[in-house]
Amino acid sequence: MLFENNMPRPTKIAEFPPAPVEEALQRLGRNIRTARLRRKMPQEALARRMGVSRFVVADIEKGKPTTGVAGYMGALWALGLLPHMRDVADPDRDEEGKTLERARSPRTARRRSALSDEF
Amino acid sequence: MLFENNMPRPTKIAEFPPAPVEEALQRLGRNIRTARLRRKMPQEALARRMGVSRFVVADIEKGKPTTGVAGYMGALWALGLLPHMRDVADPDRDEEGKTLERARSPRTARRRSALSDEF
DNA sequence: GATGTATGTTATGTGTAGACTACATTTAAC
DNA sequence: GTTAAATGTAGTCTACACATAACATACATC
Repeated sequence: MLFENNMPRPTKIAEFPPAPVEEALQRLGRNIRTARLRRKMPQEALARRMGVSRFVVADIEKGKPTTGVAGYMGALWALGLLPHMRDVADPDRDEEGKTLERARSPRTARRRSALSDEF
Repeated sequence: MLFENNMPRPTKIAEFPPAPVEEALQRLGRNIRTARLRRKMPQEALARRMGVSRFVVADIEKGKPTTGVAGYMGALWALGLLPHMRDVADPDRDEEGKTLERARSPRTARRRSALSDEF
């Protein structure tokens, strides 16, 4: 199970997520589980509302990175917690982005010189 | 492309997400795109930081429901917006859940009678 | 402690997510 | 207007996400 330089398929970020991403997913999963338990709702009931199998719910609560977003969002929705997503990456809250933005809002990210890959 | 009663594979929630979920994903995708453009970062540069192809970034910005969470979280991380996820489904913010929770916090969602699927 | 519900685990099958290539189109910079 | 970069679109291919089933374990309720 080695992934050479031609990078066949299993997304790097899903295979080896950066620590902050991994933590964020695990916390989100725990929070969803807490919300479900508070509502005295078995995994299977939540799964049925979402239209998935109970195993997907189990994966979500573990914070599995390769699971589809729809699962996570669906769980939030079924628990009435979807409104919490409104603020995520909200342009008004992106202070750094607001600072970086000069005058207009271009529709592509064109730069002047060659593409700089520097980190 | 018909899915009969034995429900072969393509998750219902990913195929036909409830309107609120679809909207939330599209808004999230737009927000990510706005943040990226503000940073004058091409899709390909963001993709490289995340360790995915540029097509995944494109899908994310469109709010594609079947894309893995890792992609979305990775994009937020690469843009410095991951902290926004901290509050999502936070138990402290789950007022409904706090109300429903009686005394202790059981580790399973056991109910007294048979499983009631009532909404 | 007994008992059945809830959840975890394992195994198998199948559609598709995501990588890649190539070309088309849009758009910012000049 | 030109031009090159950025993004969109289309098609192919492979590994895995998710469904299902069966069994094992954990834990509320009594």
